[in-house]
Amino acid sequence: MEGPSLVIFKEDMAPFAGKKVIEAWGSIPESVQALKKLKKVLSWGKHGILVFDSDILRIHFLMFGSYLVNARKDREPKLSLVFPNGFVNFYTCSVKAISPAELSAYDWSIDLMSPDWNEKAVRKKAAEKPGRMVCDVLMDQTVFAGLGNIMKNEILYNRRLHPEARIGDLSSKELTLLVREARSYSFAFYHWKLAGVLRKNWAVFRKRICGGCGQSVTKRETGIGARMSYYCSHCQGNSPKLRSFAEA
DNA sequence: CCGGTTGTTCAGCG
DNA sequence: GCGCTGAACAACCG
Repeated sequence: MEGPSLVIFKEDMAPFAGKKVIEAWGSIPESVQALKKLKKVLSWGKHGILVFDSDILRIHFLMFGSYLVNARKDREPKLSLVFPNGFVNFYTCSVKAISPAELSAYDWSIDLMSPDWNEKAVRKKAAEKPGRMVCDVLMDQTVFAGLGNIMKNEILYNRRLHPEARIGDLSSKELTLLVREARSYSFAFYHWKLAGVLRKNWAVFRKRICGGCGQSVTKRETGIGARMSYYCSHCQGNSPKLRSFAEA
């Protein structure tokens, strides 16, 4: 689950903010004292943050995680919270207790969906990694918090960049536009997901044919992270420095 | 129906 | 301590 989906999660949880917890069961960390009241719900990157009176839970949905509000699946939830006005079930996620110090250490300037996101701060962090491939830096949660593999591929396509280009190969302008695209694509992803039209807006991700030029999409693992990249070697990787990648 | 995968952490090694 | 690799976890979709 990528950053924009966590904002939708936060919004789905809004009816329970400020509500008393009637019942809590499942995988509750040992350090948790009492989940009395859910004070507020935050999202940062791919983290869902539930702030209670004296405890804070960090939810990470990883690849297969999900949640249901006022509904349940056939299997046991990892965590279940019951409020006076409804309930929420969490499945296949990581539930971790964090301290107030850990909460205050979150850097909102790199959270792609945050009002406090800061283009210059992110650009600077990215520029500090000139030898890294763009596919790896985009997925680096300490630079682009909330950016996942779908977004990586679509952002690279939109900027017409080869996944294996190095940050240092980009012009100053190209790097700025990449950072800016990460931000704007996050919001596009959010709106498309809410509208149920995310999949049909993919240009290359899990596509056989490039949505732009109609030529075949290349599918291979790239970078140190070795996550799957989908790219069009016709539309992407045509700048002189990057041509060698396209031909490799 | 089977295989890939919207992700992270940790053990083990050199 | 570092970089890197592979394993482990997990459930849904096409």
